[in-house]
Amino acid sequence: MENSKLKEQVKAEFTAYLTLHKHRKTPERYAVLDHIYSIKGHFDMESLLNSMLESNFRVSRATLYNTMELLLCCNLVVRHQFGANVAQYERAYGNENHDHLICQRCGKIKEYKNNNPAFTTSQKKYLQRFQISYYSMYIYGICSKCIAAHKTEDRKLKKSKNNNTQIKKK
Amino acid sequence: MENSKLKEQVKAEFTAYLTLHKHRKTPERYAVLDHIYSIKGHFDMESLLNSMLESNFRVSRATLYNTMELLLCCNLVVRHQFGANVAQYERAYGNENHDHLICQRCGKIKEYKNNNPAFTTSQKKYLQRFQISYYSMYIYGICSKCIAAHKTEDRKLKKSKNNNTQIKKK
DNA sequence: ATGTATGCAAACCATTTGCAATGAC
DNA sequence: GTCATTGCAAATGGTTTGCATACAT
Repeated sequence: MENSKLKEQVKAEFTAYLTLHKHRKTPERYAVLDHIYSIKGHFDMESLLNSMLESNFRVSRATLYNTMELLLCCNLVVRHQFGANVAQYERAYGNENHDHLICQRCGKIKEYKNNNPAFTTSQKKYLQRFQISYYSMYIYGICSKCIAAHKTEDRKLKKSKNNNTQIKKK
Repeated sequence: MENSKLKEQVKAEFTAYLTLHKHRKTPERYAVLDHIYSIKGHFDMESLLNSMLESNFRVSRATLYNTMELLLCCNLVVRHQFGANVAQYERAYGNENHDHLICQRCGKIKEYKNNNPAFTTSQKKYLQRFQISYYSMYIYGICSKCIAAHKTEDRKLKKSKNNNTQIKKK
């Protein structure tokens, strides 16, 4: 697959980071990186662990968290916390920055490739003293499916309201 | 203070929500709302609880979480999860949407009032089937202070490469 | 040879949950 | 009088930590 080229690049990037910071280049670390770059979308620790175990690479949770910390530091991975309890991760290298549409009702997350320049000139000016490594845009709302479902529900509610006891609004 | 007018508005908003959804209008719920709208910036559950206890209003954590859920639902409060473990909250009504600059080194969060229109026309077109209630823009990077500190540190590092203790967690 | 990284299991701690008592309706 | 809501305490579960062992350098 042509994914292998990307994997080579991130591996080189990771190696550079490890060398610079005098961290050891363990097989576990490279295996974690490789697995992450085999995943396209979001993932959490549990699924990453399972995916690695399934392909017969044994890692501990501790190592996974440890490695993830390093990958976050060198911006090869990005962490999200969409409302829920578990952190979601996502590979960051060669991954166009995109917004996230998060449905507050069903919790589904849709990616939205925003083609606009990330920051306007005036923003850049303001931000020049802040060294940006990446940004995350989370757009919360109700997805079209849930809007439809909600309308149906409302209709039912109105019916039952009319049939049953009702609270008079002054 | 002229904050009281705002408080009246959100109280009315909350009442409407509670009525619509047939939830009870308990003193606890209104007290929580009132306290939240006395806080200007971000806060977490612990500090909110303490603040309430200090002003002699006893609430349980359970009620706090419960009420917060309602306030999130009716968009009177927004929840953030900036990297860390604890969720941060922020009042949402009458609060201009702003971006968050999050320093990956010191963890400090700076608000950045973005004066640009939230969405371009092309974005709006794409998003028209998604009912936006609010959005959060998180910009991660290194703040100017930390950049300076880092430079100094680097200089020291070059002099004596003994400094291995980097970011030790408490 | 040295000390970092791993794996395991226990600890941590914000959040959630179960249940009896309370109080809004 | 009902039953949603509260408060308390215990449970949950993702993440972190301590420590003995393994292994990168």
